[in-house]
Amino acid sequence: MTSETGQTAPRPPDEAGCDGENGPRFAPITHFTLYERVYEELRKAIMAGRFASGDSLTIRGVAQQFGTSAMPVREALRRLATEGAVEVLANRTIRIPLMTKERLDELHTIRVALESEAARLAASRATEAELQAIESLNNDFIETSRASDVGKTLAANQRFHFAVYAAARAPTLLSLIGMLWLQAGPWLLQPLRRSRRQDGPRDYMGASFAHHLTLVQALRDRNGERAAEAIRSDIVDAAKHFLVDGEAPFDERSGSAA
Amino acid sequence: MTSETGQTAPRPPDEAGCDGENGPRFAPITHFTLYERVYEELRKAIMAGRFASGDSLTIRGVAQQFGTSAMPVREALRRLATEGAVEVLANRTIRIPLMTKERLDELHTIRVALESEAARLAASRATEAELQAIESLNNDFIETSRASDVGKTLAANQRFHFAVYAAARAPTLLSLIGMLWLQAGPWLLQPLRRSRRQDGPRDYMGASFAHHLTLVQALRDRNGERAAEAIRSDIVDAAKHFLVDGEAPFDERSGSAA
DNA sequence: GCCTCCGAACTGTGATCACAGATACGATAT
DNA sequence: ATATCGTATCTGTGATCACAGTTCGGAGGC
Repeated sequence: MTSETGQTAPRPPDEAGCDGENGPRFAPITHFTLYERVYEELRKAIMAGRFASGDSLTIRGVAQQFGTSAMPVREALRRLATEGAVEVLANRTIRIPLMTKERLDELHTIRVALESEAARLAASRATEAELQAIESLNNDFIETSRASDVGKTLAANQRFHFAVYAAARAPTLLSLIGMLWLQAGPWLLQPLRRSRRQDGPRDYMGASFAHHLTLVQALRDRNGERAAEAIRSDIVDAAKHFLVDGEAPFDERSGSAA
Repeated sequence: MTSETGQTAPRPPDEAGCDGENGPRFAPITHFTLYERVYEELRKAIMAGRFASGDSLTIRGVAQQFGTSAMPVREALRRLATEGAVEVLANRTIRIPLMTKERLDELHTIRVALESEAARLAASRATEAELQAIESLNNDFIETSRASDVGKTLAANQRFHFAVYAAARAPTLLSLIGMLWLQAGPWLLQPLRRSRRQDGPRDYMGASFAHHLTLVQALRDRNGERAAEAIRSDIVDAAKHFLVDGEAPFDERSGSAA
């Protein structure tokens, strides 16, 4: 829960060299606890769709894989449980929650409410540098859609969206949206995969491209209402392509983590 | 994270008595882990406004007060940190977050987005029994407003609101709203206290009563749009009465927990 | 008086262990 | 073949301890 500015290497010595009170300069070192590192690895695996609904994890199994004791894994899983990304059953099993149509609908309703608000705020608050980064990330998304690796497309879409929401400069809102994506985000893999097959939806990527472009232009125009509407449409259109009735969200099972 | 249906006493024996295979009947026993019980105690204390912004807690201090080891307290605090109710600083202090005007505005924006959606859903999903309970809780709220104990008014307001949101039958939405109330809810104590003083806002309680009544009637009429608007107005009007500029949200300091 | 240093105490974090509950499997009885 | 029981194993939970980082107070130097 500390800041996540990353770990930077010491800068090279100044040209003046190590002289007197102007000695070598070192950048601050940001330290992450084991708990934070375990949490981040699990979060990334969930977001990348490496777990399937119903997959179970055990504290000792994950700890063994990471080469840590159980404690940091417990704390990371407690946080993920609070975020709804994993659930602890009455028989004490820890698993990725099963998905139902009702739950997915609820998640999309909440996402529309929060992410459209974030887009509205981003339209007035994004800096020029942030707008350029958002545009660049959208180009990445379009580029990855031409290749065969759906995992890369999923990640590029996530990066694009979160760049927009980060530009809203609303930390609590961003945190809540992150929780929602932990629950619903991996499900984007399913229509992505099907759009790469002959029997998949043909208008899926095209609709997504259009909404993203509308969003980017709305941000450029500082038009919050149009930005919010673009996000709403993106979410609603994507949600039409989710199949929940007994069909697993991922074509290949990742297996249990332990 | 197990269900919280509470612990029920065994029912009295049937009139048939203990005969053969129809022996005495026992209700299921719901067991709570220590972590869950510690979490619930801390959550209730926060919601009741017993902590002030900036109050710090220590794991060992809280554990000593509860007579437990540090483990369940750690897990409870980890959950509360994920929910934004406490924060862990870089120097490892655990404290109730400081409040700023920007953060309070953000919380209210999010609350409007989510709670109005919950009210809209409740208007179509609440059962007759739930509507009656909501009305009864609103009467409780009005009754407590006539007494001098603002803590009771705060609690009654919370019970009323959460009965409405629970009737939406949207578990993820309810969980997110709970997190928001953990952060912003205690702040309702401030205008409540000031409304009991001669220099306090005179229209504060009156506006709240009116919005609650509008909400209840809208739920009765199954009018989601009007229900959402009543919640929105309730939140927005209450937010006008919050003072953040250096003024602590609570007139008396609760002190540190450890 | 101010600054610096050192030691003690406090604190969160991670490791380890014990305990109790849940599950799976094999053996036995019907 | 099915049901029951006992045992071993696994698992989350809670307790305890050690470690490393942080803070605070006192002593000494300038």
